[in-house]
This record gives sequence, C-alpha cells and structure tokens, in this order.
Amino acid sequence: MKRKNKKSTDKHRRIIAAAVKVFAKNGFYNSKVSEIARAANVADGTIYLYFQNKDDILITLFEEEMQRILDAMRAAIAEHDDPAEKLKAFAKAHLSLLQSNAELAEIIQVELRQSSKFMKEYHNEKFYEYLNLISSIIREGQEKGVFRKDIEPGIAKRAIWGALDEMSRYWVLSSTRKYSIATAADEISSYFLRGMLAA
Amino acid sequence: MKRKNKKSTDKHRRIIAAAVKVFAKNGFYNSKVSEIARAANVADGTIYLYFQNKDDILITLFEEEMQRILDAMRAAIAEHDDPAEKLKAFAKAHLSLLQSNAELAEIIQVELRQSSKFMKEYHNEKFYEYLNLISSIIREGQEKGVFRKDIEPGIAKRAIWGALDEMSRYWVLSSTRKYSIATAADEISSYFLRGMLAA
Amino acid sequence: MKRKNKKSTDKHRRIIAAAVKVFAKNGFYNSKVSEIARAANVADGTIYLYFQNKDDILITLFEEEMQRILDAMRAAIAEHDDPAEKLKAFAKAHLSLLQSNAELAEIIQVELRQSSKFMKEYHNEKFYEYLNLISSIIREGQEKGVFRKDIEPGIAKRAIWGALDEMSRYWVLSSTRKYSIATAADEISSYFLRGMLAA
Amino acid sequence: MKRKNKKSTDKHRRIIAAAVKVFAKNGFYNSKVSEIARAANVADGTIYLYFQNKDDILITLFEEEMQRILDAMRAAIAEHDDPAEKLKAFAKAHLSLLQSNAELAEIIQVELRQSSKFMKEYHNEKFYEYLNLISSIIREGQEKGVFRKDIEPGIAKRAIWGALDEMSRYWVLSSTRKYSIATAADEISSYFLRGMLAA
DNA sequence: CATGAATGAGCTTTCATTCAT
DNA sequence: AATGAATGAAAGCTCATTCAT
Repeated sequence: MKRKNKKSTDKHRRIIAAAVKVFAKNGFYNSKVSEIARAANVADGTIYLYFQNKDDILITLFEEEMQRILDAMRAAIAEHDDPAEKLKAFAKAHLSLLQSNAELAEIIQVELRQSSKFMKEYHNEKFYEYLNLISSIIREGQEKGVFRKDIEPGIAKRAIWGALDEMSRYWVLSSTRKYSIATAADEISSYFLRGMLAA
Repeated sequence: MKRKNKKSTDKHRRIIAAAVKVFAKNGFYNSKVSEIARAANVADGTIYLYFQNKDDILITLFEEEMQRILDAMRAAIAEHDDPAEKLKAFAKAHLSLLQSNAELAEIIQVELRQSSKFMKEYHNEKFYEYLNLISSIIREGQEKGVFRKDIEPGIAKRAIWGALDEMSRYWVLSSTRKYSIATAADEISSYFLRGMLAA
Repeated sequence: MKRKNKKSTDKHRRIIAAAVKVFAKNGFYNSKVSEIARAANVADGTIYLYFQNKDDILITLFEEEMQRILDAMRAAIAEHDDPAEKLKAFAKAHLSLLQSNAELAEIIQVELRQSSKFMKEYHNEKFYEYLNLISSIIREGQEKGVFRKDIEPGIAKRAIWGALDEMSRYWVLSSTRKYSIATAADEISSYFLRGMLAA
Repeated sequence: MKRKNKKSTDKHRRIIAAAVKVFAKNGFYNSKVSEIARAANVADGTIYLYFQNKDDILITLFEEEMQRILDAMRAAIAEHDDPAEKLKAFAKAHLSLLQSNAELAEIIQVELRQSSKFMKEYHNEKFYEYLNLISSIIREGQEKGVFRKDIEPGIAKRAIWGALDEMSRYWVLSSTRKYSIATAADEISSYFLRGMLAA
C-alpha cells in the first residue's frame, strides 16, 4: 500500500461519509457541495477530483453503500435453511442494518424515490438485487412446499420490502421507539408468514 | 358568494392542478414556479396572491388532495361490515385511487418522504389520518375476534400501508403492468389476512 | 409606443452600450457579466432576460454595431461615382468611424479575430459584407476601365482592409496621434490607387 | 553545459512548443495550463519552474518565436540590394513564414491584438522591430530615390504589415486556398510598389 | 386583483497556482 | 528538479420572490 493510494482512497471515503451525513440532514437538493467539503475536511475543488459532480456523489454513495448492505443481507440469509426462517432473518437484518445506518436509511428512503431528472435515468440495479433477494427466498419456499404456490413472488417481494421499509422509516423519523427491532421484525414476519386472521 | 370569490377559488384550483402536473413531472426541486404559472395560465406573481411561497403550494396540495382521498377511502370502507372485507376494500381502493391519480401518487410517493428542511417541520396530519384508517380496521377486527389479539395495530398499519404504497409505486413507475389492480389488491390482502405459508 | 416596449428596448441598448465599454476595457474574457450589469445599471439577472449568455452579448453587439457601420459606409460610398473616389471615401469613412467609436473599434480589432470556441462557430456575415463593399468598388472600377483588369478583387479587398484596419488599430492604441485622419486616409488610398490605376 | 542545464532547456522548449499548439487550438483564455503540461509531457507544477505564470508562457513564446522570425526576415531581405526587391522579398517571406508556422501565425493574429489586462502592459518590442524592418526598407528606398519622398514610412509600414497580415489571416483560417503564396505576395507587393515608385 | 419585468442572493463548477513529498 | 494532489477564489447563471403599473 503506497501512501498516495491510501490517501486517495481515504479522501474518497471521507467525502462519501460526509455526503451521507449532509444529504441525510438536508436532503439532496438542500445540500451544498461546499458543506460536504467542509464536513469531509477537504477543499471544495477536491470533491471534483473524486466525483464528476454533485449527482455523481449521490449515485456513487448508493452503489457503494447498497453493495455493503447487500453483502450483509446475503450473509444473514445464508445462515438459515428454512425459507420461513430466511424471511424472518431478512426482516431482522433489514431493520437492524437500517437502524444502525440511520443516515443512510434516510437517504435511501428519500432519494431512492426521487424522480428528479437524473434519478429517472439512473437505473438502480443494486436496489433490484436487493428486492430479488426476497423473491428468491419466496421461490425457494414454494419449491420446498413451504410457501403457497399461488403467491406471486413479483408482488410479494414488493409488499414485504414496502412493509419493512415503511417500518424502518417510522423508526428513522420518530424519536421515541415503542417497539424493539426484534419485536417489529417478528411481528411483520408473522403477518406475511401466518397472516393476521385469528386461528 | 361574490363572483370575485368564485374567480379566486378557480385560480387557486388551477394552480394546484398545475402544480400536481409539474411536480409529478419534475419533482419539487426541479419544478419552477414560472412553469406552474404557465401551466395554470396565470402570471408568476399571481401565484403569490394565493400561496405564500413554493413550499406552501406543495403543502396545500397535500392537504387538499389527501382530504379528497381520505373521504373516498372512508366511503369505500363504510360499505363493508366485516373487518377482513374492509381491509380488502381498503387495499383495492388505495390502488385504484392512486392509479387513477397517477400524478398525485407520484408526488405522494416522492415528496411525502422528502426530508427537506421544510418537510421535516411540516407535520403531515392527513397522512396520519390515512394510516389510522388502517389501525381502526385492525382494532375493530380484534374487538370482533376476527384478527389476532397479539397484533400491534401501530406496526401493522405501517406494514400494510408500506406494502400497498410500494405496490402502487411500482405501478406508477413501470410502463408494463403484469397484474390487474384487483389481482394485486387481493394478493396483498391475502398475505396479511392468511399469510403466505402453505396450509 | 407603449412604455413597456420602450423600457425593454432601453435596457437592451443600455446593456449593449455597457458591454462595449467593458469589453473594450478588459477584453471579453476578463470582463465579468456583473461588471456589465453594474455599468448598465441593471441587476445581474436582468442581463439574462435580454441575452442568452455572455457570448450572446458579444455576438449581438457585433451584429448590431456592424450593421450601423455598414449602413454608414454604404452612405459614404454612395456619394461618389468615380470608383477611385469611392475608395478614398471608404478609407476616410473607415478611419473616421472607428476613431469616433474607439471602444467598438477595439472590440472589433481584438475579438473579431478571437479563435475561441464560440467565435470559430460564429460566421461573421456582417464582416464579410463589409469586406465585399471593397471588392464591389474594385470590380466596378475594373468594369469602368479605371482599375487594372489583372487585380484580384479577392486579394485586394483583404489588403486594403488590412491596411486600414492596422492603421486604425494604431490609432486606437496609441495615445499621441501624429497624423490626421484625412492625411492617413489619403496616404493609404494613394498607395493603392496609384498602384491600381490603369496606366 | 551540464546535463541538467541541457535537460532544463529541453523542457523549456517542450513547454513552449506545446503552448504554441494549445494556444493556437483554443486561444489563450480557453487553454488550460494542465493541457499544455500534458502536451509537453511534464507535470503541471513543472511549468512553474520555467515560467512565472500562464501569461508568462505567452509572452516568452512571443519573444522567442518573433526573434526567430525576425532573424529569418532579416536574412531574406539581405539577399537583395534594390529596395523594391527587398519589399517583394519581405512580402514573400512574411507569407511563407506564417504559412509554414500556421499555429504560431494563429497566435500572433489573435493574441497579439488581445487587449487583455496583461497584454496592454506588455510592450511588444519584437513586433515593433518587425514593423521597423518595413520602414527601414522604405526609408532606404527614399534615400536611393526609388520611392516617393512624400511617403510617410510610419504610415506605410503599418499599411503594408496590415495588408500582409490580413492576407495571411485569410490563409490561416480558410481551408481552400485560391492563390499561391507567390501570387499573393506579388499581387500585394504590386499594389504598394507601383503606387509608391517615383514616376 | 393581476401582471411580468426586474431583482440579487446563492449555487455549482473550473482551473491557475502551490507545496509536501 | 519534478511531481500532481490539493487548494479555494472567482464567475456565470438560475429562479423564487417582489412591486410598480
């Protein structure tokens, strides 16, 4: 590891970390590049040595952070064999990860949905990979006879993701937290696994 | 009602309608007040006779449109007695309403989550009313013994809303639609009502 | 004449006039739009109501001022019948006009030759019209038997323009002026005329 | 001569050569120091070991290249005794030199006239030497009785230079060349000579 | 009430120059 | 001497908002 290389990587990392903080606090459009620079302890111009423009910071941030989360989710799922357990593990890991990365969660919650000029063009591959983790579990469950065959994985993956995402949004935004992560994850898993009807 | 008042109301309505279109197309931050003015066929300055500023347009838009949707939802639910049927009706109505108000849906999807400086301060009452329609159904179901008593309405309402919302987001954004509204609504209702486990 | 119309025209004129001064003083690239705005007594943003961008100010300035000069030159030439006299009149008028529009002259001298990205694309039609005033005189002279038939109007027009232009450049840039306009114009005319007259 | 010195000189030369190319292509203000560095195969910072700043590159470039041209012109003139022949030789050499140094010509054409803040301060001595080559010829011709006594060398030198310069500008900028150098040089010389010869 | 021309604060981005290595 | 990553001042342009008409 040459020092230069280390330094460069370091600045890149610092800028991304600063951007996470700043975007989470103000939202993308209310964040100034100069504020990110200040938070990263670099000069304004330095940002442009590592990123093409402000949009590129956000996109790179997504790519890199989503990859980290994807990896963590895959590891969490891999610990189980039973598809139902996998789904529970997914729910728990999702809520845990987003809670311990509250700022990143905020950005994903908000900017992921941004329909701004550039976001419409940007095809968020990592997000689709994430969603497909869910449908894979469901399909596996259907093959193993654990899940109903008439479930549409394409609908279910969105329903499950939406439910979890909204839950974590609630957590991120609310100051007081009534329920623990484990409780919420189990609760939500149970809706999907057992339904809400009384037995 | 004097004519002037009527005329004013008309401009107000035209501006809101124009804002829905423009915000949906570009997102809030990429929309220009002048574009809304043009779309509403009024002068730029006229906007400021009816709204305090750009933020106020968005907030008023939410308030008014959400009220319309709330009313429609209440009516849809009121047609049923069985809480399970109410939940199904809610799902169907939600997807129908958002689909037939695609532009409004887009705005709610995107801007509702905006964490921008002003959105953080704005307490979205109508949205909470909307969410509480769901928890009311659940509580009613629990009282009637239709739903499991151990369900947390505060969690469930978010899970259900998130699932439906994500589904409608998918609809709004995707060009090809594999599933009909009825199919999707039934499917999602079934997850929550019966769960996904094989019988 | 409506007042608004008048006001608009006025601002356009004031900005052009200010730009002539500022560009002449600093050159195009060292001139700031804000300085032009200040000189024109308008806000920075107002510039952009009348011009697309900084380049557009320069181009418009060329078009409009060159047109005025073209018109004056045509009038000056039209007063004579003899092509030799026309050429003398052209020389005198050229030097007079540029001297009494010293700032404009400076800009034409300098920026006309700019090879900057935008100037390469901009096809300076007015300048070619101006040059062709000279070749017209020469051709007329050749037809009337006043000028040698073997003169290439395409070369001569450039030689004459170059000679006059360099002379006026000298005037614009130097503080002390040894020769009067009339002297210099006669002198330069004589170089070309006695050389070009049929023996 | 130590090797280091030699090496330094080499870098100086490479930077000047690169600057000629880059300035000719983009003009001074649209040229980036980093582009010159790249073209010269040196680091950005190295430029500042050999030149004080960007302006200094242009000025040094002028000084050195003009000196080369001056030397060549003096040699070309020295081959003739007759002042009329000297003038023809000057015209031919001027056009030849500029044509075979098209990039340098472009810079001289354009930037010589730049009235930018720094160019106004820079007193272009070499250029005056160049101009005075012409007036020397004229004075010599007047002394030898070849040229009319009433010609003002101070005006004539500028007229001749302007005519030639404009002609070469035409050459530099136009892609198709109707006339050969010899033709154009003879043509232009003839305008001035036949006009200036004593009767 | 309505207009829309005018405003000017504020932002992103560039690039000449520096300096630690 | 040479490097090139880092700097940060500077400027063009946008657009929400105002106010004279």
